[in-house]
Amino acid sequence: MDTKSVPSLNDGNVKKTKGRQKIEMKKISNERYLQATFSKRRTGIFKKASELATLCDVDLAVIVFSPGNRVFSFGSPHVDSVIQRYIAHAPTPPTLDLNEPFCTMDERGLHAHLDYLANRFTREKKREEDLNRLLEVSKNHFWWTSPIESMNKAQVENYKKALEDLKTLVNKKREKLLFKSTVLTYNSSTHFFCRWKLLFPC
Amino acid sequence: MDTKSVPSLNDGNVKKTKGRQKIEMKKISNERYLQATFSKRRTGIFKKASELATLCDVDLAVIVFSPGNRVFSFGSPHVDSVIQRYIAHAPTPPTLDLNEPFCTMDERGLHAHLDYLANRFTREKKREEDLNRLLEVSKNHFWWTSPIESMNKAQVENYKKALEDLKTLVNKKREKLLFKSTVLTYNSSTHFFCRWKLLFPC
DNA sequence: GAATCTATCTTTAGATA
DNA sequence: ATATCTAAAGATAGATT
Repeated sequence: MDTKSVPSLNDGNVKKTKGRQKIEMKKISNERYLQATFSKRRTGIFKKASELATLCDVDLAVIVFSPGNRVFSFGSPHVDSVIQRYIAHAPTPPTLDLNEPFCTMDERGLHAHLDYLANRFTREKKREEDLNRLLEVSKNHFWWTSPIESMNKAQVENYKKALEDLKTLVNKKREKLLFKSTVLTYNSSTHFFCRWKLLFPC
Repeated sequence: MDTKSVPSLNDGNVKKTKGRQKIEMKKISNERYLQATFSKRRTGIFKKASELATLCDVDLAVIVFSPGNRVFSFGSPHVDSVIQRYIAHAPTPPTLDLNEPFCTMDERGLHAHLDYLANRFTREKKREEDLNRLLEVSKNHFWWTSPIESMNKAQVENYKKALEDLKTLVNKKREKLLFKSTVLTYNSSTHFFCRWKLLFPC
């Protein structure tokens, strides 16, 4: 008789359990479960978003595309107003003049290149967030679960200190880098914009 | 006698309980709790969003403005591509012809935004690299040493060496990064223009 | 596909340091 | 602000309809 059980959400293993099981964080392979999970979790996120907006009286928007390419969104007060605000959001405007030299560039090539770069930018941002999470997890995991039997007290202290030194070092480097790159960035931004403006005067 | 307890999250009632209590769905009046709740729940939503994107392999974006008017966002693959896609689904989709001229915007605001984006990118790029290394180190440490026992002396030595190597790497990276920031600026500029154009087609 | 059930896992309010 | 802790509230995987 066919006693094949329904495969678990994440793989094809036979499981026979009651209630929720811990799941792996990877794409759900089973199409049917993927659909169900998407629906449930989408609802969950919208509810959470709604609660956050209510409790804290803040503006927010959530946009989700389904596996079937349908779009679902939630916005407080409205998705569009939040998007507008997101786009317009610009802190502390610096001033500068636009007397820059003229420069031409092939439009199509420009767009292609820019698209490529923009893509990279956002990918890397996402990756950063992922890494943050991973780091958090592995860090927590290490500190909280690893028993320190075979390591003596001095070794533990050294290890801790090494980590803290590293943190400090990286922070310092970052500050320096940020300062210098701000100058460079600023100049090249200006330059780029001037060229752009000359290419596409409205 | 003053037995006033800490007010509950939602009102000024006296409550003395342990653990989570059911809360009313209305704006939190206590400023301090509002801030804490916002922070916790924002994190929660981003995590949920991240999980949904991973489990179901879908695109999504979450944009949240804090009570202090700061903006937080999460997007998969990134916020802006999702916004573009969302706009493309809108009742009155804007023209996507790249040969059209761009709208002009207040110069000051434009520059501010360019500057902001460029800076953000540079920062995040740097941070990503740092995190990559940190992750590498902690991953190597955690995963490759026995999860049950802790580091032995040789492992500690290796770890310290890894840290020193990282130090060197960071130093070497500096010049390269400074150079790179020019290109990255280019990237960020585009990023902005693309978004602007989609929302305000001429 | 959506709805319901429930055991179990996850989030988080309230407290504290 | 920042982090951690804990227990109750809440979300949801798996099963079923």
